Amino acid sequence: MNVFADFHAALSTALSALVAEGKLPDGLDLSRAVVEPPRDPSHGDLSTNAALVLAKGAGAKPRDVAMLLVGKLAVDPRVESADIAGPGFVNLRLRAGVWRELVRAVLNLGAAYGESRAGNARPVNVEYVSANPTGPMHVGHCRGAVVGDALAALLEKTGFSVTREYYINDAGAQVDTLARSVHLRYREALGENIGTIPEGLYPGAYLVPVGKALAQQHGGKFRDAPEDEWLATFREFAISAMMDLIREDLDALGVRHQVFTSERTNIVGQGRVDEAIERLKLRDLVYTGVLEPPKGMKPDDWEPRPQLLFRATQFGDDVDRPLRKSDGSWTYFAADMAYHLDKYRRGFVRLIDIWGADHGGYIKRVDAAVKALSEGRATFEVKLCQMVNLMDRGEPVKMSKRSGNFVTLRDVVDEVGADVVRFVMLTRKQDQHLDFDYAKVREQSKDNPVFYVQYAHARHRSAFRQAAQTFPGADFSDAALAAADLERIADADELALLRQISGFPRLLEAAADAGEPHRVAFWLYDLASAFHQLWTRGNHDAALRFVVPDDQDLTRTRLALVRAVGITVAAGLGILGVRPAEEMR
RNA sequence: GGGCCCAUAGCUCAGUUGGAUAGAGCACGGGAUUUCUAAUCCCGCGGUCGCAGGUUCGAAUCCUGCUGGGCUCGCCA
Repeated sequence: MNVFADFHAALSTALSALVAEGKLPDGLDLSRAVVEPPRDPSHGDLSTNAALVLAKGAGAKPRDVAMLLVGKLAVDPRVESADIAGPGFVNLRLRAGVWRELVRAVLNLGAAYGESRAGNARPVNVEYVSANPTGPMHVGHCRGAVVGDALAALLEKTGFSVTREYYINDAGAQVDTLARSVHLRYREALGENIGTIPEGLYPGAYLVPVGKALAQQHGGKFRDAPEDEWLATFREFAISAMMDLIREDLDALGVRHQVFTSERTNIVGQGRVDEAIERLKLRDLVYTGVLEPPKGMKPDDWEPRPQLLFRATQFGDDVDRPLRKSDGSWTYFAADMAYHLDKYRRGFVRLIDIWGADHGGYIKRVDAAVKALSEGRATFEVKLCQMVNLMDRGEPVKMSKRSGNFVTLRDVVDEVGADVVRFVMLTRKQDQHLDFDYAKVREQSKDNPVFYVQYAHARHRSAFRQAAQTFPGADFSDAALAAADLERIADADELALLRQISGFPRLLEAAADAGEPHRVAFWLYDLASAFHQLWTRGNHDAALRFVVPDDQDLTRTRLALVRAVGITVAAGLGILGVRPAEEMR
């Protein structure tokens, strides 16, 4: 149920009727018309700019077109009044019955409230996290993980067929470094004193158990062996151990990917890069050439050299991009290109990647690659996440990457809990810097949006606990509430709350469309605020309380409303991956 | 220097894809409690939407140019 969508359809019907009556010309386009709640509630429940949009094509004044539309809409049984305002807005006020029926709809839908088919089951691939398999996840990975996961849930809720995917960057030099670091830990496990870890190797203690496991498995046979005898074995083992670590970390945050694609085994090893490049060669999009130095900034060691290049400039990029390193192996980009082709071949026509802001300069070339390889049939979007500043009581938390002494994702999750981490990560638009303050996010007050929203949910439960005490044995199940007498929802604030709830499906579609899950968090804050307001009115005026001791029917009616709020809050939190609180004492 | 992102109240930020008088929270001032958990709520104060042009019925939102900040710039992933 989405009143805004319903009335967009009603506009369409009205327009057709007016065309049939010869009052408006055929072929007018309503796609730019929106039905939305007016900023100022005194203007009505719904507002549309349809007349303003249609006026030009109709060759009429906006207010005249508005008059025609009002004539049609005013006879709709749901409409109490329709009038024209300003330059030609049509404002509608709906009968209270529309809002009351919403309660029943929400109760019947339960957790499914807000779902829509806007996505039309189109297959979408959301790739996020994709942290390098060289160690546990650090706090910087949190945001991308949460944003990607929430976005995936949002797209699912709005009717897309979503796959959550992780790309394992296990083909480059860094996994060789990982293998060498592990070899050192292996020698250590065999009793050798390895001293300090040399510069250039990974120093973190998380590799100690990996070395031990290898020592147990292989004994001393690789202790003094040349590197080429053990490198591949150690690398495979280490990568797998690191991915186990990462999966555990993600699990602690409640993030689960359905597909893990390995650059080494699934892309490079399967010859996918060669295939992708062949595909481009057929269309003359690959050549050997010499790049110009970057404009206005020539690196010191610049020397012209011929390289295998992709004609990215034909697809909107600034320069053509190298595909092969001088040692003959593929560049990261070449493999990434093949990987995105692989996604397209698996049936995805909408590819979304969540990246850190430091990769912004990489967007154009991947976009060019997707355009070229899918021949324009797939869309590629990147959601860039800005940095998170870890703070405590307003002071930055010090981190030293060099010693391997960074704050891990696990540290943060263990400290404040996954629910808090997830919600806070979504309290800013993703392309804005975000401060994550340990002290602040644990604060239990309205200053902390996590608790404010959680408290609203807990309070709705509290009203039910109260009702159960007041009316022992009474049936306040969702089914019983759906049968309540909704006519008794009469207070203006109660109806206003319902209007707000009616905006949920519309909000989700807009957020999914924009790829901005943070909007859900902000919307929930506003809903919580409206609910707290109504609750407080009950504190001041006993007649407005949800539980009315001498009127069980009225209590049932009001609990139906309260339940609709609770269902909506829980549904919204569900998209963010946050568990709603039952009580907060 | 090239490219990308950002700039909204004293502070931290939203702004429904171009709509009507730009909104929250914090801070500051005042008020509500024998409570369905006051972990809450109400009132007030606070704005040249970085600057200058342009597009149109209408711009914080789109375009151009400035100013200031961040990220990035041929085989690191």
